Amino acid sequence: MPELPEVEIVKQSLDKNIKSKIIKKVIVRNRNLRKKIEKNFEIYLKNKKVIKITRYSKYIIIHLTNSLFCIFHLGMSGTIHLVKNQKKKITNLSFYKSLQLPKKHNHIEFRFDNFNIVYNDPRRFGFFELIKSKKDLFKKLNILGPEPFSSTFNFSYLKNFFKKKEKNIKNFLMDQNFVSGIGNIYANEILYFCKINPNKKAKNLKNKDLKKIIYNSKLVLKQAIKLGGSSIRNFQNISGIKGNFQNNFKVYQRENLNCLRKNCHGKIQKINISKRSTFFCNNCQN
DNA sequence: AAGAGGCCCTGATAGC
DNA sequence: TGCTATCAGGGCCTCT
Repeated sequence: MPELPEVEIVKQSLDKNIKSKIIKKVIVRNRNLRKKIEKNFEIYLKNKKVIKITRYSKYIIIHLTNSLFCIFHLGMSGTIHLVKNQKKKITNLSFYKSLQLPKKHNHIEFRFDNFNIVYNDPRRFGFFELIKSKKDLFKKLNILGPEPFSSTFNFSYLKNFFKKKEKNIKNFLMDQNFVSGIGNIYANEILYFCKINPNKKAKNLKNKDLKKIIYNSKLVLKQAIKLGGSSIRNFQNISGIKGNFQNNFKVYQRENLNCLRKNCHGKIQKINISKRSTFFCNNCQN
């Protein structure tokens, strides 16, 4: 659920709040995230200064002194919260805006002078990892495909990549080795704007389709970032919504509703592609 | 090599 | 009311 735009929002908030600050202490309450948190995680981070925060794809990288990097991924259900030391919430860094810290699944706590950063993740698909050199960081991120915003994500790249590929275009948009940062929600939305059927084989896409994919990937993600990402699903203990892009969904979770395109009389259909729910207009996305 | 499918995990919800 | 089944899905793994 957190895709590139949501992760970008978290990154921006972190940048605002913890840049140039010193991590006083780290507490790990549950080491069993998607990857086991290494034994010396807390020791490595103690008293380190945060130089800057960057993001690549759906990963956030906290740059610390002495070429130490803390890289993390929110997985499916990970959220970051900024709380005062007295456990009173002052700001929210997650893309769900909550009034207080969730009761369960607060796995990691980073203590700064006047506030704590808490990582909450019910499903534990996210992870935190230490990377101890620039070289290793590069190695880790280099296996990912370009972001949609990259100049590498261009016509000839797509043209070459899709040659003889039998797989459908929707799965490619979600394939992080092809293009990184797009997940299920935005893959659906992007294909709607392109008027391309999600089941269409990549090799059968026309040149003009490739151009549309490049254009609309940038467009949809940029718009989502501008609106603060998407806040979806009914997390009932959480009130208020930070992101607003969910109000702009054209197809996602709009099963059986009318297509929003002018003069299109189609209905939004829901199907499964590789066990992921897929939404598209049965008329304009032929 | 490419692609399909399974698995990790918890919580919300549907159905009986 | 209380049980079970199903769905949600990002990334990594195995198998064909």
